[in-house]
Amino acid sequence: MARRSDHTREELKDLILDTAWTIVGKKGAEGLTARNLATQIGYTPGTIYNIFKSMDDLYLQVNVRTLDKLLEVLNSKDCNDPKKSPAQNIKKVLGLYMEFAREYRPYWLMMFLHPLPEGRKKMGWYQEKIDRLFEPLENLLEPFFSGREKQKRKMAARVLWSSIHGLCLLQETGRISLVADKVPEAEMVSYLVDTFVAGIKDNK
Amino acid sequence: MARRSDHTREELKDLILDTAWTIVGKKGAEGLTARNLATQIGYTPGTIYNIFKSMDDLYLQVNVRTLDKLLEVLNSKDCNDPKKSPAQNIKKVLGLYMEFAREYRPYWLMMFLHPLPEGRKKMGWYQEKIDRLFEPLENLLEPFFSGREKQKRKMAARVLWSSIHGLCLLQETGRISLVADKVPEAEMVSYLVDTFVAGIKDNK
DNA sequence: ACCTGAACACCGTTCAAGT
DNA sequence: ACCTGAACACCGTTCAAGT
Repeated sequence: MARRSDHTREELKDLILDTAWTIVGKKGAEGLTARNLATQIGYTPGTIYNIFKSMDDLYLQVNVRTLDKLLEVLNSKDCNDPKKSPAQNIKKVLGLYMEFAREYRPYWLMMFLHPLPEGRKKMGWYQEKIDRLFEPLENLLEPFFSGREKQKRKMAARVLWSSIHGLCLLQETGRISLVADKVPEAEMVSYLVDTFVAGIKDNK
Repeated sequence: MARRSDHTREELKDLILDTAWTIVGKKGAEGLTARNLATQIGYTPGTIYNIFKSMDDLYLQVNVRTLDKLLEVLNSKDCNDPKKSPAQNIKKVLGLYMEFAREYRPYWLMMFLHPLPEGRKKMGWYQEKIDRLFEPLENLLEPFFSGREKQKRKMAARVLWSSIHGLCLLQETGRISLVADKVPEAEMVSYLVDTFVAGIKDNK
């Protein structure tokens, strides 16, 4: 029918993405449907498909926004305070990660729990972005590894990061009464980091 | 209409659950819908609601089956070989866990990724079952903690278990190129356990 | 008492038809 | 060229009506 030029293509894209962001924040990833979104911006579902290939494509764009925010947080604060011990600095950066997961819970859960589109193998740029999550940790682990052990250091960063991620995920999904014994989450992170860091020195 | 007595209520429940199990195995949790299931057993969607409160209720029953299988696996094999080191025994039991996640991937993913019904807080028996996942690990950590440190030992078990869980989840969802550097998964588990165990001794 | 089938309120996605 | 609205093929869930 009409050929409304209320918005340019670019404006429309921003409008959709911004509205999608708001919806996820309020109702979680489940609330983000084509019809719901279309109604809110005063268009019909078809319009969304004019701008995005599919809803999966839109989900991905929301995830990119989340990922960018997370990377920004991890890089903004200086987590390499030379006055503090490596373990303390590591706790700081992992603490930022957990804080982000809590503060942006629906976005963070969407990023890690919502099914990805099939063609994800091809999106090298997305994988690269995710890989950058490990960088702060890799840097903080530098004192523990020699120049020749770069691969090992990378692995250590990934293992430690995954560990915190596991704690975080079980926490935020409320799936397991991890804190059943009234052990606060922070204490578990602290214990993990201390144990891990102590182990790195020993386990060479 | 009819009042088919092809099956008793009990038979019907088993039939539905068995068929649901098969569907999840073939098509994952997403393939398990009321209509799909009803068609396969030759009934209408309404029948399922006669036996189960909701689809969420059915999902939960499938998860219970998965959980029981997992607990069985973890308890069947003897993972407390006194001839081996604690670290080796711990690797064995965590290896069993990862193996299970791979072998029963769609069921395992369903258990940890699929949204739970709201009233999950009330299901104490389900939480208790999940808590039993930690027991083998708690036992294997016994040599490292005094009798007075039972709480700490429990925490250590949960932290270590969550760590492996995190590795496992990132692996099975293919979300992160954890093994980008061609580090095999087993090596990462091995590294985590060795580092953690070495750290426990040190970090007292 | 039990099961059904239709109905309700939703999905993602496509595309002929209008401007 | 662009956007729409209807259509298609799905969802979970409910419930009056039939046997």
